[in-house]
Amino acid sequence: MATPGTREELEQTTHNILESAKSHCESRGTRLTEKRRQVLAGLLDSKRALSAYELTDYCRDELGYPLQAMSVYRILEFLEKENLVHRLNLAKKYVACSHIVCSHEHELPQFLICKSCFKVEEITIERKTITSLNNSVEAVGFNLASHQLEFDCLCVDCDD
Amino acid sequence: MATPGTREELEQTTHNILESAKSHCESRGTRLTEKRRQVLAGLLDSKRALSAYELTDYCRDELGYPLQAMSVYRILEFLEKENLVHRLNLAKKYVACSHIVCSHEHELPQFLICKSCFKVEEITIERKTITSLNNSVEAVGFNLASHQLEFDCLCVDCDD
DNA sequence: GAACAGGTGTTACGTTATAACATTAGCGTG
DNA sequence: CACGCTAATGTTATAACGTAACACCTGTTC
Repeated sequence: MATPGTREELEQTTHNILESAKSHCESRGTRLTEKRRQVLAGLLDSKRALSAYELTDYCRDELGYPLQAMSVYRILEFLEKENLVHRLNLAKKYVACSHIVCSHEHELPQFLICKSCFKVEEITIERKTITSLNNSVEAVGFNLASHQLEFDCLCVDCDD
Repeated sequence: MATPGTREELEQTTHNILESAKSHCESRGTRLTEKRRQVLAGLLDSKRALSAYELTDYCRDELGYPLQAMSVYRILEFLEKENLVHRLNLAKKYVACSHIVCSHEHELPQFLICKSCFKVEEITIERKTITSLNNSVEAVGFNLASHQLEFDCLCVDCDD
């Protein structure tokens, strides 16, 4: 995947994603209001997983868009329902879905979360691995509540 | 595995585990003090995953052993270092290790946590599944920080 | 414009966890 | 035994994350 280099390309990319998000909501009969758009923009912009409070600060300090934490929580809840944002339970942080611009149905996401710098990689695990895992789980009378698995990791930059 | 039936058998079992825990600490040059013993007993007794505050209440109400939450946190931290207790990040709860009485080296534990009743099953996943997972993770430049994986589940009783 | 639903503002509170510093208990050494 | 060291615990405050409850506003529909 080509990584955007210049500031202009980056903004263009964020802008495109936000447009995709808007269409996505319209097609579902929901509204990507200006506040929701700004929260999503904050997450995209920061390129990290942020806690709700960090995101509140980010919107205020970097986007000049003040919001209260309560609102941010509500908006994140909305964005998560729309599959535009994922909530990472392990890290207690939120991250923009990395497939907003794709139109196809997504595989269920798995997340690698660097517990040091909170960089997040969204991966897809081999189906047979998931199946094997499922078998182990069902063997003891449990069922996976979510196939969105999260793994505490260290990324190459932080793994000294 | 035989499940103890009567109250006497259960207490005997808990007692045995506590004795094992005591020897375990002695062999490592650490001390299973009375307070630490009571906290571990509380976790064993409750047979569920408990939050630090729930455990505080449990010790006070069920064991008649009042402790402050701060102490419980410190004691849990100690017990976790001793591998007598596992901290479940997803559930934000703590559970007694189910292998305290075993003398052998343990496989790394994986946890199935019922997100409804917080019953916990400690399982071992096939090595090749873990290996396959590791490969997916390393392919994108991450390393698993812990092989203690946790999975949000529903147990048979709660999965209606 | 009345009624309704969705969205937002505001305040308060609940839960989980840690920081910081004081005090006490256990243990080895002279 | 007295001293001194470290581990363990007591105590208070506060940080961080998250939700409840209710008021108000805004856009849409009839």
